[in-house]
Amino acid sequence: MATRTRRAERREEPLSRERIVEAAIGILDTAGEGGLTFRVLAERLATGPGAIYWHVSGKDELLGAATEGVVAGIVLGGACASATPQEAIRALGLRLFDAIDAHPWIGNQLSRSPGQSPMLRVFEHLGRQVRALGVPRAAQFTAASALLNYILGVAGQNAANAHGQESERNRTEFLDTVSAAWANLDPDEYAFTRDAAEQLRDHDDRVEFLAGIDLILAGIAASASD
Amino acid sequence: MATRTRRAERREEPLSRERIVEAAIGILDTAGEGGLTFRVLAERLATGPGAIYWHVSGKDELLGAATEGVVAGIVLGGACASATPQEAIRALGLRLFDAIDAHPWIGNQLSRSPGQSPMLRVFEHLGRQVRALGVPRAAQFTAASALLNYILGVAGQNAANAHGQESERNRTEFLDTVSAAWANLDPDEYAFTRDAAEQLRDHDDRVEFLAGIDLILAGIAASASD
DNA sequence: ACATCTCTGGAACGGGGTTCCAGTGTGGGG
DNA sequence: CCCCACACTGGAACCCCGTTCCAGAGATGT
Repeated sequence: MATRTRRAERREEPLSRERIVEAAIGILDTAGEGGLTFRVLAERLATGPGAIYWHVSGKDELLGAATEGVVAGIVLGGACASATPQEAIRALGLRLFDAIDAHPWIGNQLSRSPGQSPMLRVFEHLGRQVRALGVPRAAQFTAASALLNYILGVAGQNAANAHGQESERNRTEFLDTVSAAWANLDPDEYAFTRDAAEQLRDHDDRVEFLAGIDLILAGIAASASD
Repeated sequence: MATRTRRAERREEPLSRERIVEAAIGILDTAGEGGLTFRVLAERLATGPGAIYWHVSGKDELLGAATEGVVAGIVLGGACASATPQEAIRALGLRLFDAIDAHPWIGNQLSRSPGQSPMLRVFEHLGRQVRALGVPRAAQFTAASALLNYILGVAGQNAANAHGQESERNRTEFLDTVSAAWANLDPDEYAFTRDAAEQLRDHDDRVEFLAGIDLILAGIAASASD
């Protein structure tokens, strides 16, 4: 009996791939991409680095599994068949956007794994909606790719921007700084950017992101009617 | 006189920020992102790591300068005023695409520096053409951002894909492999992706990239006419 | 009881960015 | 003419990283 109990509790909770990935996500969320270290991870799990390698082949796989874990839930999240394809695409985009906002490290990670599972899920979902839009078969790949690439681009930018700021305060402060810098650029060389400085200060990332999606959707619709 | 000569030739060519960045670009192009090391760089310049730090503050600045060095020439490259705005945007996109194809490390680097100079140049150029398209002022920021984010997305993907392959052979081989993997996906869960496998195998990245640009341009035109 | 197998965790290795510092030659001031 | 301050060099060292190694603990099958 003592044996039985011990067996389940050789450690309070035995190490497992699941627990490791979970802890890794926690560290990534609080300490960022650079904060995830096998030593930090080992300390949080009250073990040594070597033990982790019994369950996980290396850091790449760990990051992949963490990304997978977060993205999987997001794509599956909204399967309401009642919406129009446009609405479904916008909804998926927003869920991804919010997820990247909450876990900025995903932004860089998504781009890193080309044919990997998380991106494939997104691609599949986008493709289905594109098909539902009535896009001719030959153009479906192009349309879905364009949407995916746009989303990945925004994801990367968000990840890059999230380096210094967590709070809402820091964010507006950051925007003010960049906006001011833009406004002071050379009037000849950067005429447009200077002019866009005020729009930068007042913009809402989410709204802007959706507007980009809508632009591509409008383009798909326009191309289809040719 | 001997002094004069010596002074200019204390080393055959004295160390300088310029020479360092140039060497870094060379290493990045041949050995990839992971191949650039202060020790390798020092060896190529026939010096020690410490000397490099006298001219450059750290690796981030070095990567930034390298990116700047490559991108600056590209944006300035095509200032033919005769073209339509659409053609100018497509031309800039293509120049960027080809540059990223030649220096894949740029793809990851561009996203990393948000308000930095290289990206600003691209943004400015895009913005001017958007303005020339007659897009209303309030929508110019959105349109230029959408184009930029799409380009950055493609850039990141290209950088990620370039990891294993240099030659043309490897590329088609790679596409065949991924295409085959897609074709073997679960028919229920990945219906669209399975179907897109053949379009993936036959596609041309450049053409596909341009098609995405055109989609966004069409969307901009459609939105403007509302 | 023993041998075996899964799983652990600490030590150690190679290599990265960065810092330190003793030295070098050069140009300017006594 | 000398000598000193100074820009610049480059090798050694520091600390942290991912990863590997291994001695061993606990459970299991015979």
